[in-house]
Amino acid sequence: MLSEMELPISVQNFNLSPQFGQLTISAAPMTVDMSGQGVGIATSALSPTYTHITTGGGVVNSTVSTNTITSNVISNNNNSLLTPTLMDSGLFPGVATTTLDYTSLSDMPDTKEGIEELCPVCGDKVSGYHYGLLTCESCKGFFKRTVQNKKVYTCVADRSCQIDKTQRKRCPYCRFQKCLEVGMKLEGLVKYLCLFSTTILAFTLPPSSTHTNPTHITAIVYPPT
DNA sequence: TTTCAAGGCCAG
DNA sequence: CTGGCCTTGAAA
Repeated sequence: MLSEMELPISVQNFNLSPQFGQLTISAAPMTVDMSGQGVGIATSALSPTYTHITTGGGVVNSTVSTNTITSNVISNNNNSLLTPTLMDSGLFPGVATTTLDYTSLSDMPDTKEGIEELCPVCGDKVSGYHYGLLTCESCKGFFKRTVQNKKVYTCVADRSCQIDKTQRKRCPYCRFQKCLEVGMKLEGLVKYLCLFSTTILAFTLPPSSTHTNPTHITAIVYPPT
């Protein structure tokens, strides 16, 4: 199982441009300074897919799904710091595939939201990024009212009401719970996963922003076991 | 000037 | 209280 610690890092030269219904990444490469732990360069370091260039020059394409990171080794320079898992897979060198369990990251919201057109809370049509992810106008307003007015709801059933477009009004308690479950946040941040050598970084950045100057953030670091 | 997310407004 | 539409302000 992975352990975790917090590490302040600096992110630079990164541009995420969320369009309606899709995500466009540009202005790569992104530079991440791991404060003395070495510098890695990553392109398109956005979940659910990203390309990682190891400190040694190897290239790894990775895909993130709900509970796994699947990495494909595209190329390898002599001293690439590829993960032992990849090395041990028996498929290396060449195109190798491995799966890395990161169950401890399961609280990360499903990053496929970025390319869905349906509100992850109620399934209605999305109207844009609200509080960190693509949601519909009504759930945006509902989340806003709840937080701003410090509303406290109670569920008259067993706190497991189905939330969809037609029933979302029925139980504000379960609706707000679902808002939190899918990752709505006041700060409006987007979750990222990035694999550096054998270390996973999990961090957040504001959506729709370009970081041309170093932006200091705090990443959760999942070092190799 | 354009883009766009947060907050405001208000009829239903 | 809801949700569609509008205004605002920050970033590029």
